[in-house]
Amino acid sequence: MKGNKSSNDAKWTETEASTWIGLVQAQQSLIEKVEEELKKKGFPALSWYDVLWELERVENGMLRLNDLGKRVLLDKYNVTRLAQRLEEEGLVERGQCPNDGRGRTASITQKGRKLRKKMWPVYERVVRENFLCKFNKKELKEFKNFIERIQASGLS
Amino acid sequence: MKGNKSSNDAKWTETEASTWIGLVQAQQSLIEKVEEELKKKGFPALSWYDVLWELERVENGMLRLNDLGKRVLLDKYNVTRLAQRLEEEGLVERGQCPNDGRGRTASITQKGRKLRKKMWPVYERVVRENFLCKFNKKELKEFKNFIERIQASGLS
DNA sequence: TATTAATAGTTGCAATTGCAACTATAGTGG
DNA sequence: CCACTATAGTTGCAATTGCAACTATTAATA
Repeated sequence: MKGNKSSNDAKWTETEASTWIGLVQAQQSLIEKVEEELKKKGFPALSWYDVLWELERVENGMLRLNDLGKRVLLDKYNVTRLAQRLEEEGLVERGQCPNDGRGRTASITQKGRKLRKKMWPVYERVVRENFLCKFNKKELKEFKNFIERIQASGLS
Repeated sequence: MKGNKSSNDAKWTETEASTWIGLVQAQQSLIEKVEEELKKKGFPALSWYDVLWELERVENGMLRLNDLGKRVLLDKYNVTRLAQRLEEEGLVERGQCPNDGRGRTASITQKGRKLRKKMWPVYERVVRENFLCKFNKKELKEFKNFIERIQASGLS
């Protein structure tokens, strides 16, 4: 069975390789910069921000852990624990889901809202200066279009 | 000092927000898919692959830990430990750096090369099917161009 | 060259993450 | 209503990561 399908060493073009690597590294280093800046200013990690933001976005500042997890791309066990930590800091309150006996809810507190608000300028600044500012409106739309193509197959 | 600069709540446009979020989520879910697929096939994590690949790329399959770390975007303590684990599995050998008494080297073994080669098709397939295949040549170049703009400010 | 500063790497400890097993509740078909 | 399956969430344990302190060596400089 020698000389079978060459599925074994599919080569990438230079452009393919560097685009993929570039995508990974660019995003990674952007996130790193955000984290670094947040820490430098004494704020908690980005994942905390994400959760607070998702909660603040929704109607009554409350979500089921399950839904929350989907929005922030976290596995359920991580949601459980992140919510615990946030509650310990008084940024979030957990409760029972009214309809569903299994469900737990997390709702953002005043303190949580305040913190998120203070974190935002730091976050926003890093992303603007290292990413958004590199594109004009038209380009940003093109970029968005590209991104959306990737996501299309990425929805769970 | 009320009514000061509105640096506090810089708003993003819809496009800005969804492009940024999209970028983060798209990349994250791509990586996740790769990891998932690797694990499903019984392979080690992507970070192992990255290290093996960087070693295989270079002339004599050997790099200083320091250089290696820069290439795979890992902090030094993580490089140390990843190299240890790889050595324990016989995928890498560590040695002394000839010129510099402080330096340690890592070099890929035959076993390491073999493993990387086996991992590649899995990795390549996920990236092709979920990312590369969404773009034709011209588009990919545009995408690459966009990415490079972000990286421009991102080199340490 | 003695002193000091910088670089490379390692390690202990704490925080985070991932996996797998577990509890509790909901939904479904008989 | 009962058995069975699926879903939501939690938890113990192991692996990984991050931080900070530490050693060893090199580079810089007075």
